[in-house]
Amino acid sequence: MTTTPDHAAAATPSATDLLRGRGLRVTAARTAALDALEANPHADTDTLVRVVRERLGTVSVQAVYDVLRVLTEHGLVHRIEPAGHPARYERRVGDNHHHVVCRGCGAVADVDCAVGHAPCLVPSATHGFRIETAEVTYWGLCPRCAG
Amino acid sequence: MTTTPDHAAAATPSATDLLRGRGLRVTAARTAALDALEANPHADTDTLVRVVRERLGTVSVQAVYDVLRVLTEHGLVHRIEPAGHPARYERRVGDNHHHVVCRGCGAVADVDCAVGHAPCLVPSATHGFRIETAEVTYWGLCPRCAG
DNA sequence: CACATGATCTGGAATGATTCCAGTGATGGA
DNA sequence: TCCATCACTGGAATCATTCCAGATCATGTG
Repeated sequence: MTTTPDHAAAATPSATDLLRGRGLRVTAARTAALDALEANPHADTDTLVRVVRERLGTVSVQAVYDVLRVLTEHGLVHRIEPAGHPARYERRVGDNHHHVVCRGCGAVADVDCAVGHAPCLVPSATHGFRIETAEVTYWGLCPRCAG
Repeated sequence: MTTTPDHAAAATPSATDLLRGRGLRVTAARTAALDALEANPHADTDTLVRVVRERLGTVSVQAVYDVLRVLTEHGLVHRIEPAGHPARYERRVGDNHHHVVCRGCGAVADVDCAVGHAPCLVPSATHGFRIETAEVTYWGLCPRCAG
């Protein structure tokens, strides 16, 4: 039987399918940004502009900002903003994972929650706040910066 | 016996004593900023400039930025930077506590680590990073914004 | 208590990330 | 295929923050 590659591999849907699945228009900038992010996890806007331009030739900075905003709003990418660093984006969404940021070079790596089912997400006193999410950022030194 | 108030109440040292204790020069801007922060926990720079000016009359914005940088570097205040908000400062330092930020109005409140001795600070895989600190930010709605 | 020294404050300009805006161009349903 | 709408372009503006050079002040010494 001749199943299309798209149907055969449902594990990693194409950028086009992801966009269609959310009812978003499929544009060159969007698919290129999603692919660039697949290849460069935790990339910042500047990096993504460069990578997208390598593929598409010419893309405005604002287009990339707009694409990332739309993708973030629709849950296709996740935005993190380490203190003192420009925003970074990743395609790993939906699961509760955290990040470690290098104080030296700003490198970011994923960190899964240590203990079973996210006990750190249950604070003691909430001061009447209705808590929705918890975000953990580890700070340290990456292997290279640690020497 | 005639002990001075300073010696009697070691619980909350004056701004002057805090500065002297770190070998820092005692200036009007610094004591005013420390006092302003005592009265306004989690205040941002803008707010602190206003409060300091109410007491001192005229202070440059840059002086406040400089004061806050020096105080932060010497561990007298703690700086937090919630994503999408300007930096905020607090005098509660040295203990491992976290923050909840309101998605509506940006209000910040302190949150003590829920479970015993900070298990959330022990990540599972560190990717070779040498982890120094962990920072937890809860996001939700404050009582007012939750309606 | 006056002085010298070096840190601190002032005012102004610059930076970097991000957003806003008006106009042109592309996408996808009719 | 045609059109309404949404997306992209280019330029300017915003916001928080930092940089710079010069004037001022805090502090240890004589």
